[in-house]
Amino acid sequence: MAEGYDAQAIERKWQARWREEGAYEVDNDDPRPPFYCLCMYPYPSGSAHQGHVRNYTFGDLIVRQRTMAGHAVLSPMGFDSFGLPAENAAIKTGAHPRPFTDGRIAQLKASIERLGAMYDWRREVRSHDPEYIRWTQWIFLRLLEAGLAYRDRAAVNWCPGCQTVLANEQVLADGTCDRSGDVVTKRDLEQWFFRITAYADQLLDDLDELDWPERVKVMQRNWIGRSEGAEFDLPVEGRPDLALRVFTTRPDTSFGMTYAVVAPEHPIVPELTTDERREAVDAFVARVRTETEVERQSAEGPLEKRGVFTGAHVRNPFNGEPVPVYLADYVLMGYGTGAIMAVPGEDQRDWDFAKAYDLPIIRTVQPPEGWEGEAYTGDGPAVNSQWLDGLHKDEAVARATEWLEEKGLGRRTVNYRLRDWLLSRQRFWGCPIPIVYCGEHGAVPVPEDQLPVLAPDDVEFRPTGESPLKFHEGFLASACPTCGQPATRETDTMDTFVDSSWYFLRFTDPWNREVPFDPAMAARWLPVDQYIGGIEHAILHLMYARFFTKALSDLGVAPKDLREPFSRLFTQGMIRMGGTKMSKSKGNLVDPADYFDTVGADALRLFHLFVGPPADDVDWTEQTDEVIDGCARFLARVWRLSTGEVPAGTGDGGRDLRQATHRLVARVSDDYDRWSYNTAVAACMEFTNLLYKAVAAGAAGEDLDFAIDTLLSLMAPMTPHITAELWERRHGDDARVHAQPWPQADPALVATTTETMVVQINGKVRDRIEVPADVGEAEMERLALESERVRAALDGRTPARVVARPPKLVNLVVEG
RNA sequence: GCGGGCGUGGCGGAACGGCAGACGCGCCGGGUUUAGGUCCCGGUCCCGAGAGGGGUGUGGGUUCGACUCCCACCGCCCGCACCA
Repeated sequence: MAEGYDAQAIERKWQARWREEGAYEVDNDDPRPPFYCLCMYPYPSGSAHQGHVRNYTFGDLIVRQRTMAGHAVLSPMGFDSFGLPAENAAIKTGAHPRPFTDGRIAQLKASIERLGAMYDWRREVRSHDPEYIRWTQWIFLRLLEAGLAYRDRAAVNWCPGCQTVLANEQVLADGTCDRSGDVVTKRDLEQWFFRITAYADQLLDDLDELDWPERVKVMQRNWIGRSEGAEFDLPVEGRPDLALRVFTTRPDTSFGMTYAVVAPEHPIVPELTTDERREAVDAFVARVRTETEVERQSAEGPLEKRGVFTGAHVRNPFNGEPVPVYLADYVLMGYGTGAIMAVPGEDQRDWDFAKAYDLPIIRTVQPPEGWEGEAYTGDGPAVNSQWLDGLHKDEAVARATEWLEEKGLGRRTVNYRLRDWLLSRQRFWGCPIPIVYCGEHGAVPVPEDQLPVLAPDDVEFRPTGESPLKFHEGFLASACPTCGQPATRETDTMDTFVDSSWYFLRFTDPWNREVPFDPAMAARWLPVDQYIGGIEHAILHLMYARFFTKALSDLGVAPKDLREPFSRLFTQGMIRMGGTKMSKSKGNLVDPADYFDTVGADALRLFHLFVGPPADDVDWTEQTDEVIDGCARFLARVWRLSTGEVPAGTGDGGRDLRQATHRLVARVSDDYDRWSYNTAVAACMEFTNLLYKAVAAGAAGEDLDFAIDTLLSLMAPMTPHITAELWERRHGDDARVHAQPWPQADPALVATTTETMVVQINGKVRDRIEVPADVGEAEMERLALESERVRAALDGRTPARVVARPPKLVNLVVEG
């Protein structure tokens, strides 16, 4: 009698063996067809949590299954190791973030290993490694050369208490600093940007070809926010030298313009403002400047206080009428031209503002019957619009735009919501921006042979949150690469999204010391065949990585034809507890180690696969531990079956085993392809139940062995340890289930010789009859009409129509 | 407000226009066991003794046939939100 299933011992044994054997290390010249499977590299926050377990269980399943199916699978792992939590810990303790981070990485790696998820650790990258920093900086300099990185003034979040700039994420919902509680204000500072807007159209258009979840694509489309419209000038009354340029998506409504609005920050404001209005305008502008972003964007507060008349008038070029110019905080300097023509009849914000300021409202699109009291933004015939009258929206827009272009007054334009990527962070624990500032030559790139620029170790963290780089003389003092005169280093570091925008490329060639990666190696593996991660990265990370890939491709750093990094994306559901996301900050983590130490990693993996569709959120409830126990129970059943501990009865039970086995292969393979892991697990459970009955009925020998071996092969990607152990026990010390070829279903055996034909009358099931699989329609009808139950239900009536769908269903349609 | 998604037993879920509720959790019963646990077997949508009838958020439609497709409504979740 073999001993029982000891998950602890087995998992330890196989994890050690896989490590020794270098399992899942893959070389770039591997002759098998390549497959790149990647899980989003984690921020090292300590031990793995259930979100990691879920992510890496899916990834490992694919890695192992594709390997069995004959692919050379690239399965790398690394760490997104720069970031704020390590710096905050440093500020608290005074210790350097590096040992803190390295410790966290060691913890996370250890728990990933206990999950049994396999990676080619030779390829590991860490954002904070000097070699990785070198190439991140090198890429920054290439983008700078190409004009895709630039420096500009930008309004940033400023905390007066901390005397530092904050990232948007550090500003709480009430507009205060998450550290000091001070009210955050806006400040103009010189910052570095990436020109992602240069790729707006490509980023939008190329989404169509990606095999990504529709909702992620929609989010990206909305984020890019392309809108087509027209720009034109409104001449300022009494100022022949001055015109106000506006952008609109509805040039067809121009005859309804009853005023114009300019953003308070617009440079034209001082010029426009008349002397008698200057005091009021200045007061308004000053107030808006001190307002927080949150205040300004909230729709609260009386509209009367949110705008001011400038005293100026502009002329509507469509009808020559003068209209007043206002400032209002609902018009943003950062979008379009920072000025609009206001058409209250067809825009609700303009309507509300017009009501508050008692401005006229002229409808230029005929609203439906009974429409009143608000703007009408739908389609309808143009009215009050001279030569546009009667035209519907699309045609009127086109005609109005043509008119503007013919008269040389304006042009068709496209605007984007997407802004350039502000990458400067006033932080220590990030990749330094490789720039020095010279009094004579300004911002000068650090020469390539001086990379990487590394932050010093002997730094003092201040409780104010300011970067210690700003006070480190040894770091600050430099020489201008152009003239050799004393110069000062840039103390800002890069947004950590820069690091994660190219790590998947580095994985293909992590040993390269000449360039970030050899384009030929990248071409071999990329695009990533399967990328897996959380929905929270739907916009920023995935957009930035796409931008980097396109830009690096255009610069010749990445392969020319590599236009997208991730051809297939899967976003897993969140783990929730009590209705909120399970997370460290909420303190509702359920530690995977508790399960590694008890039921084992295989049972926990199986739970994550079985609990529901991978894309759905998982609710961690009181029932969850019982379900996990059920998964462990199932594995113990497989153990007993495979080690011959199920007592055999007598009789003939092995009759259909071979056929059932082939059907299982077809079903599980299909489920794997469709990401339907919960049903793949169910199929294996069902099959195991069947085998128990077969054994009890006397099944033995070749067909049973084939059934069990096939089950183990199919489960090997899901529960690698127990299947490896059982395979070794059944086939000898050198036998490896994960080296087996992926089982193939024999179509002849999957097909059945008989089927259960369902007989319906008017769509209701009346009988089930066993028929040959190749039964014809006429035969089906004959068999159906012969059935006792059908005759009883028909009660003498004759079907008016017979719908036969061989071989599974026949529907008899009777009147009445 | 705009966009996307989802509503199926006590619970997680299954069903690619054709047998609603696979598989599992829980619960009920039986067997093994000194006992408990483990393990094995059976049952478990509702009404009905049964034959049968009803049932996938609500209402309508398409179809021989709808959980599935279409329309309207109700409810929940997610994303964006003064973007002109």
